[in-house]
Amino acid sequence: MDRPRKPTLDTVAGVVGVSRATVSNAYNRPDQLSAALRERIMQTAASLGYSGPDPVARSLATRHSAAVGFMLGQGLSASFADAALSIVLDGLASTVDGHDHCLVLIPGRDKGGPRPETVARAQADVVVAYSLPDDAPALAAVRARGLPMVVIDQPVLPDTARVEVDDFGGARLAASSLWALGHRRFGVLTFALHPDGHNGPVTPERLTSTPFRVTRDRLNGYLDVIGATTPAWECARSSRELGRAGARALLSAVPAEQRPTALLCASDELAFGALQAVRDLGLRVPADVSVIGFDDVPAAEHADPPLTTVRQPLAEKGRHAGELALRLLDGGRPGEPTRLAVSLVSRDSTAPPE
Amino acid sequence: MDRPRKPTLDTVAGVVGVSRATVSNAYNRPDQLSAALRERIMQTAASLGYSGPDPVARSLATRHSAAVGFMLGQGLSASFADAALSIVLDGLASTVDGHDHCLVLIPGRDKGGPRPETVARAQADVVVAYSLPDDAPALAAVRARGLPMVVIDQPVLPDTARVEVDDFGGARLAASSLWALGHRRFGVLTFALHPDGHNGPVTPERLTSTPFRVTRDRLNGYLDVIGATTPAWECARSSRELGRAGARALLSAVPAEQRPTALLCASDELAFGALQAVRDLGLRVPADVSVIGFDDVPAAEHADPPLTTVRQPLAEKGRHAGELALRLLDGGRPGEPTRLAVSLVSRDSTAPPE
DNA sequence: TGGACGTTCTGAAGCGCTTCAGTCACACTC
DNA sequence: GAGTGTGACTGAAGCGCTTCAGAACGTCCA
Repeated sequence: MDRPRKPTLDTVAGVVGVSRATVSNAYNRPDQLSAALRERIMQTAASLGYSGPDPVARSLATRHSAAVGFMLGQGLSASFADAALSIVLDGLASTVDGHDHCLVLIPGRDKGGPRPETVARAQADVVVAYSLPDDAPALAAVRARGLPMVVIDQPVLPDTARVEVDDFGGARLAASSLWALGHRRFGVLTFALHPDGHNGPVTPERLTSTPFRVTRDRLNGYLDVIGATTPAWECARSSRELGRAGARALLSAVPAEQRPTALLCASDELAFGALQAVRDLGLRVPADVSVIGFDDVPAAEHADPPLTTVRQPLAEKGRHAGELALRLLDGGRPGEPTRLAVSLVSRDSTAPPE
Repeated sequence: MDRPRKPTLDTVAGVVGVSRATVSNAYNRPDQLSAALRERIMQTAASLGYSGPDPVARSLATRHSAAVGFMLGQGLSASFADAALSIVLDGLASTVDGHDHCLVLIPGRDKGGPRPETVARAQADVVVAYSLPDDAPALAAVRARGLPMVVIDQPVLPDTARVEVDDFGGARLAASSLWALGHRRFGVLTFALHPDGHNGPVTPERLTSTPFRVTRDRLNGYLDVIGATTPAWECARSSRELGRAGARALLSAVPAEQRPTALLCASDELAFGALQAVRDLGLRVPADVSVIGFDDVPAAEHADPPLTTVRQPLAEKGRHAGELALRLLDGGRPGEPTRLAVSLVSRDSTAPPE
């Protein structure tokens, strides 16, 4: 199988009878040569089957690779199942895509983000990190490579751009609204405090030592309003099924007269599960139990009943991260962290306790 | 801002006092040098802040980049919302990830897959194409670059590995089961026949000229059993909302006594919408209308009622595509296309007509 | 008519790494 | 002690492109 060697810039230059630099210019700086010559070069290239400068060689020479890396806290599949993440990614893609950049997904291992070796090999000019544990080795790996980085929902790292949301305030908002409605007995449903796959009641130790800023802030926001002794349940992932199980545990742990009249959920996905759990137990939302979510993913509006939730601007978060990434790519400085506002969206899953 | 120049292989070699080749070997072929020297090199590298060979330069020299490209038929956001795609990607990731490869997502434009320019710039050694139109320019762009390719759910392309599913047979299976139950009046819900955003009744012209193999096969499978004159509705995307609208149209187009007693949906997502539409009209599933899906995404089992559907092995599809990609990477030949089996999963959304 | 200026194209020096054919020193064999 | 290995390391030739400082050749104005 002696397939003919792939043509290169040199091949084309040779055939046309110009220098390699000129062919390169034909692709990258059309204003540097006459239109006629350029045309001739392009024709020859086409007839030779040359499909443009090799991206890798180009990247080596220019020192950038037209790709933004995205480090996931979880495996690809879990990521794809996460509606909030999808929206963020979409926002990111919408800013980044116009510039002919590709998105390199760097999947996380089960525990705490991507492996450092994977990060070391990824070809990207800038990477954005999304909801990794604060101490993820991948974060260090990026810095070791000297790549610019933007983090979403994560604590300050020197020399790093950041976009975040007021999770603490949002959680307080949710809890206060329930309190104002007259609720006094609560249950809290949260996603992972530690990347160890644990499902069960939240213990103070697990809460104080969590490396996940978002989880910590939301949980603390709730507890700040409704009291630290409120029973809380930790789900290993933000999934409907785990939320359902957790909510069931919360609701059936105590006699009916002490049962929570309101469930605060750290994500909509968890809240959907909670909705289901309430039905499973033959109870009604919101008459018997109010349920409140966090994120305001599109499905929240179509849930049964439509879910009251804390809205965070997910798409904007992604878009903003994209803009920051692009700016860093241009050699810009990280600048001040951007903090986006949250708001309460009242729908039909909350009401005064009966 | 005169930040110190990043150390390179040369820097390390200079400091240790060995040749560059040796440092390279320390990283790539530990058996080529003494353990002691290797150790010394690694130490020096660490103290210099050298984080391993630059991936781009390495790719140029070795001529491969440890990344597999994945061409999407749609924008990133639509892709992330697609449960079936997510599962396929997950399967793919699970085989590919162990080899320290990254996944480069090449997002599609609205119409028919990624732009050829984007493809030309993407850094990947192999690309997998998923449910693009048969005539997508991106496909040609990959071939022009001479990259190996594996296609999922797409017709044969010379020199291309392929994994596919028996969509026609699966659709026949679904239709036959309904027929056997006694149904004689049907409605069919399909996703896009053409990438033009059209929603409405399926016309014969649109059907025969569709560039989407999957759509064509499923639809033809249904019609093969239940007759070509069955009313069918085309949704621009495989979304719950569009399915709901389409099903409503199908169910209310005719007087009640001629109303379809069964709805055949080309995807589960569409079927979920149909379930909702039936309820919207005050009818019951399956007593008044049976609904059958296609794919068997996880949510099918938890739908209300649980959805009867055609199961295709999504994860395996992705895994297989990953294995093929890896094999092509090793210079293997494409080999025979793999055809995976489908099966009918009977749940509670189908029953004999009342 | 000569110099300043533009336009168009070229030569050559990299970008940071891999790899292959050696070289060198040393041990081992008969 | 000449021949044969063998393990450890190196020199240099690329990989395919970009880019920058010119060269070459007009053109235009004073």
